[in-house]
Amino acid sequence: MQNLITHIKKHVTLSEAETKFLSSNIKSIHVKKKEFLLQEGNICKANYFVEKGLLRMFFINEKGVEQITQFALENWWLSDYMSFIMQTEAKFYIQAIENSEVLVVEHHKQEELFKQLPQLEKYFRIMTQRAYAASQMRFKYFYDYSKEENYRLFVSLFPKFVQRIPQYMLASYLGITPEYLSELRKR
Amino acid sequence: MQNLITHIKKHVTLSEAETKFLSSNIKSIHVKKKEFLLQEGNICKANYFVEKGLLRMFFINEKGVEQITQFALENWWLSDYMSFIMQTEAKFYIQAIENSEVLVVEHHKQEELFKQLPQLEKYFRIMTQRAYAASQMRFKYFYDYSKEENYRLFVSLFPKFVQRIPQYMLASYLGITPEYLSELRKR
DNA sequence: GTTCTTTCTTAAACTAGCTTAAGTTTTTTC
DNA sequence: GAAAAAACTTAAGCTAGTTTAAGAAAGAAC
Repeated sequence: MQNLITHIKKHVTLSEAETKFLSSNIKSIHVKKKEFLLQEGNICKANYFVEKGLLRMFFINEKGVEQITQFALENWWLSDYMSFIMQTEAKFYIQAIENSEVLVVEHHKQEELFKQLPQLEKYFRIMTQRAYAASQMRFKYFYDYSKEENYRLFVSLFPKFVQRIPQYMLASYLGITPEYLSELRKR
Repeated sequence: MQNLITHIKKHVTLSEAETKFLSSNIKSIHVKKKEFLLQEGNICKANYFVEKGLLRMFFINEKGVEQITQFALENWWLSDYMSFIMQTEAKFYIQAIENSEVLVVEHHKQEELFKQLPQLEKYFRIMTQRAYAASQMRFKYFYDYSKEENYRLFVSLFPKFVQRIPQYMLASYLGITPEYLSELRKR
């Protein structure tokens, strides 16, 4: 839980007692590689924080193929937000790519946390704003660059991350076929 | 300003005095069709709320063509969030498509507002979560559907909105050429 | 250390969506 | 209400990225 506490304290203040209260309302779990935190059709009950490891979010498209829309590394929050905030059926799967340690903030406990620790409103406002800002930029890249350019951009921005995932997952995230990715690498 | 007040009161409580304080920290402006609220390279100084009218956000791509990434209708917030929260150079333009009435929450005043009216943290957390949730779904559509399917989906979801904008703007938003959109309509 | 499974590569045929270019229709301006 | 500007259409040729299919390499499991 230490990563999260440190992360929160960068943005708002938390007393010892408050930290304890927070900790007691957040579960920490180990998720094995390939294990699911969420499956399509279920209701997304929690917001997940990656303490250690790597998660992916994907859906199964019309052709039955997995389409990855997001990864989550250490210190990132991940959730199917539409399902989480509306408590409706999820459209996505969330699965561990590596054995991971994940913090689980359940929906009903989050409400309680906001009541007791109002400064968390600010923390989550800032986190969501950042995520949203990142997503605006990601749309820009989607529109602006060809698949090939997007691939080269991704590799140059996150060279270490590329080592950590199989190529077919990168292809899926970039919205191209593994065959085409293979061709791009050859060039 | 009434639309915004009503909108906020759906999510948090505001006393008379608080409403007054809020109003005094938010500017209301008229923006004429084609007028800019933000241009690329400037720092995005405000978060904009559409009381009436229609805005678009776009950037100029490598080929010199305008690429629309978002529209904002009545009761929507719009901003280049990366520029707004980091106070760095904007990558986008924000421009009025129709004569509009827009509320302007400036960056430095927002800080003050959060201090005086902490319940606004909650309001903006909820708004940003919604925007982010919508953007996760939009990525899904981007990955899942062909351009043609995306066009048909958009028309079926927002038939009235389609009437309100020129076709070339819809084409731009969908990431296709106006020529191709014209072909799709014919089918 | 052999077998099974998962991941990656190569290459040829194919298609969704783009480019170019010219013409038509609609909207704006004076 | 005529002229200019902006928006839309049509069609032919083109290209980025897909599909299909088969084989090679690497990792995991026993």
